[in-house]
Amino acid sequence: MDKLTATSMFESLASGVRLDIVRLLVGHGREGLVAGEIARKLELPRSNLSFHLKTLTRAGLVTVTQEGRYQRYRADLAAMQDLVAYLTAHCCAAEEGECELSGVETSC
Amino acid sequence: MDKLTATSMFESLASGVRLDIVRLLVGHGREGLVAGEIARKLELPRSNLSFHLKTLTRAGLVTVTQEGRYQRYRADLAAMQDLVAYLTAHCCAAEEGECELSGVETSC
DNA sequence: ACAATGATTCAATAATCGTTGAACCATTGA
DNA sequence: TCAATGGTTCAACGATTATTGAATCATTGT
Repeated sequence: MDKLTATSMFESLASGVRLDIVRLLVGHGREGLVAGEIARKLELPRSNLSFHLKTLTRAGLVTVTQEGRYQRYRADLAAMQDLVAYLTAHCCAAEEGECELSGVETSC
Repeated sequence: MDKLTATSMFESLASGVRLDIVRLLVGHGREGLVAGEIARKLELPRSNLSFHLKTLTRAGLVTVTQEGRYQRYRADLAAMQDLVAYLTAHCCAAEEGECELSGVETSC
């Protein structure tokens, strides 16, 4: 993970609307949701949702696959893991064996 | 963790400069760094660093304590854990027992 | 081919964010 | 008390981002 990727991912999560979208998708696992379902659940205008989904897709936090005239979106959990690992890399460089992050995959 | 807190944390991490600051602080654990050391290592103008440190502090990602005329900053790892937990909450609502997030503390 | 449905793109506006140097405040030490 | 050092605040500019409806593209079903 390079810095540009990380910042664009964090930037994607820095919007309340996009955070809602990601969390909604996380809750729907491998099945994901098609755009129309997301728009209905979050009560968003189509064009606005499309804008945010594009942002999330470009950042690599969600994936999209075409199903006929529908676009199915899924959260990319592996990408989120990588992001957390990037953020907390070297978290125990100072004090070996005493990582304060429990349960999170780090470089420790 | 509420949505406003989460978005302001992600917004704080959405800047390359602030991401550098946080990762630098993570690497210095409980000891942390005083502002001047951060400015020297990242080669940042004082006023700019102060602006970014204020943003990070308000978001709750770093803490600050005064030491004489120095200001010592530390990464708040517990806050980062909470943030990750918020992001990935309900990650297995769809498929029980089959969480795709390994090693990350979630609601599973 | 054509109407209907799902979704994206576009242009324009309003609002927010990042950077900078100068000025200012706080603490230390002579 | 006064100079020196560490840090923050301020104002101003430029750049980026979010939102909206209308227009456009793609796919389905008759």
